[in-house]
Amino acid sequence: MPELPDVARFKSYLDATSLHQPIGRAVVHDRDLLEDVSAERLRRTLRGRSFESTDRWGKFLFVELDAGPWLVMHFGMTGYLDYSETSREVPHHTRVTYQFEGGARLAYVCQRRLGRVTLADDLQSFVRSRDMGPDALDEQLDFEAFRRRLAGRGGAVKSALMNQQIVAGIGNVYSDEILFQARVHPKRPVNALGDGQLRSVHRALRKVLRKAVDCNGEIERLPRSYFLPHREGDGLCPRCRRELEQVKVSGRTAHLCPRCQP
DNA sequence: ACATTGACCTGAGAGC
DNA sequence: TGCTCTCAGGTCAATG
Repeated sequence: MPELPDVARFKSYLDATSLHQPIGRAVVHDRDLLEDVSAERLRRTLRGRSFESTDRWGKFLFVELDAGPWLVMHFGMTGYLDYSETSREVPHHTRVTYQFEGGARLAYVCQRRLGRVTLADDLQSFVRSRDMGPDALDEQLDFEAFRRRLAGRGGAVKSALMNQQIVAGIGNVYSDEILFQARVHPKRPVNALGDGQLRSVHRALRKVLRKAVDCNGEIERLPRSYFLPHREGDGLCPRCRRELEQVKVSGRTAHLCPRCQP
């Protein structure tokens, strides 16, 4: 579930709690979540260093270490961060603990173990190596750039929005909101979208994600005119009050209003 | 080259 | 009570 707005919240959380504190040690509770890095190298790299700044690209959180590489975290669908001023008892399903010298600690928790932790020399090379598209809120992603990235695609528009190589940061939840606001059916093939519809999708994408970041990724704080509070609540379209529908799009469940998204 | 499907992973909830 | 089945969803390998 952690999509762009959620990772933006984790970034703010880390910024507010964990910067500029020397790390005494890092504890790897589950090495299966480490990618391209051994537990030994991760521990060695982090020891004595501190988190200096953070950045985000799509669903990835990057943490700059003083005089070292970047720590990279991905949260799968159940990951989050938990900070405590004391070192006692980390939450259940903690996979990595960053133990600070002053006694505080930051826990990387991931119940379903679909998240990943790794190191990267810099953000750009990491993004390039994974062939990731621009962050969905990148200013450079104007309508023309968005259209170019979708050009030649024939699959469902929902799948394209969720494709991190096209645009990074959107998942199953927020793609539902974007397509509702754009009034486009999730199964609609990208190459069947008219110019106006494509423009609507682009506009909705920016508007929805900005708003969601403002709301700290908390769906219950979104306006009642938004789709997601109803998808999780009364199951009725906020625009026309029709019962919401579910359809499968490339193996994923899409939620929509059959009347507003023909 | 692109699109879709299945596997991975764990816990909750449904149905019997 | 307890068993089995299905589902959630991000990503990637395998398949079409």
